[in-house]
Amino acid sequence: MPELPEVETWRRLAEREATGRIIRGVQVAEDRIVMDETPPDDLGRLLPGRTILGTGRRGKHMWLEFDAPGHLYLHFGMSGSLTAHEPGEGPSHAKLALELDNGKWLTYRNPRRIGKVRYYENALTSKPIAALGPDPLAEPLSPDEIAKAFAGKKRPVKSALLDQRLFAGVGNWIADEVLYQANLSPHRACGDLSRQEIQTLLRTLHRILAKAVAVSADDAHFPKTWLFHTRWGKQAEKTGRGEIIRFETIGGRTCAWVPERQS
DNA sequence: CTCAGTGTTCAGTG
DNA sequence: TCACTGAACACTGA
Repeated sequence: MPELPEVETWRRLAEREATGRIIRGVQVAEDRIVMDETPPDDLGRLLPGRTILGTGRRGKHMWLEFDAPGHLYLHFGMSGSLTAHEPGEGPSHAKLALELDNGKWLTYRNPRRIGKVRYYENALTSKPIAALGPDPLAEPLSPDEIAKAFAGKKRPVKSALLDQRLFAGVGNWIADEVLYQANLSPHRACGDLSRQEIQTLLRTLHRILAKAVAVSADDAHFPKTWLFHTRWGKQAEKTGRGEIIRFETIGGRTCAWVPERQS
């Protein structure tokens, strides 16, 4: 379930392991998610010899920058991940593996194959990233902007939180976690939120993202009070505080929330 | 065997 | 034009 914190953690991994390194070799899987408009031979031909100079991320999308124009764009979909490893120790379902000049490898894997790897001249102006709103971790969202976007809107706030044009990087569990910690019902219409509630929403969002990134998106280290730990599985579970969790479909996605607490 | 879940895009409806 | 819904994508695992 890669959302913003996981992708930021992988970006930092790439930053740490790969910047300053020269790509010696490339292994590309015969798979649509690494091909489509970019035939696999292109990545195999374009990348070797390049030096990785930096990394970038916006929402759930990340990319590598080189000593020449062009970016390697990575999207993880629902089951992708990035790992650094020694030769011969690569993960299963590898789709793209980069051999670095220190002998280590950086490998993108994606067992469920919903995701995307592409070579773009400029990732920032590519179709997927150009469509995104601001990244709520990189630049805390302005209450003015959100209030303007919410004004007059009847859509439930849960659905708005998943809108990547407004909150790039927020996924299903983070949206539920934010509403739980901000004591807001997922059904509330955006246009009905008070100024104060919008402030609380944005502060809570930023706090959750910052905490998740601070523990490298390792859920074992999320605070015990988070809804995250008890939200999985459709049985009528209770939170760590003993509150009843309700499961409903809102905006086409399963929403976990606590009616006695969120209004 | 069935079906939910995970993120994004696209077709369809109102 | 906008707002929203639902399907499709591929696969795992309950």
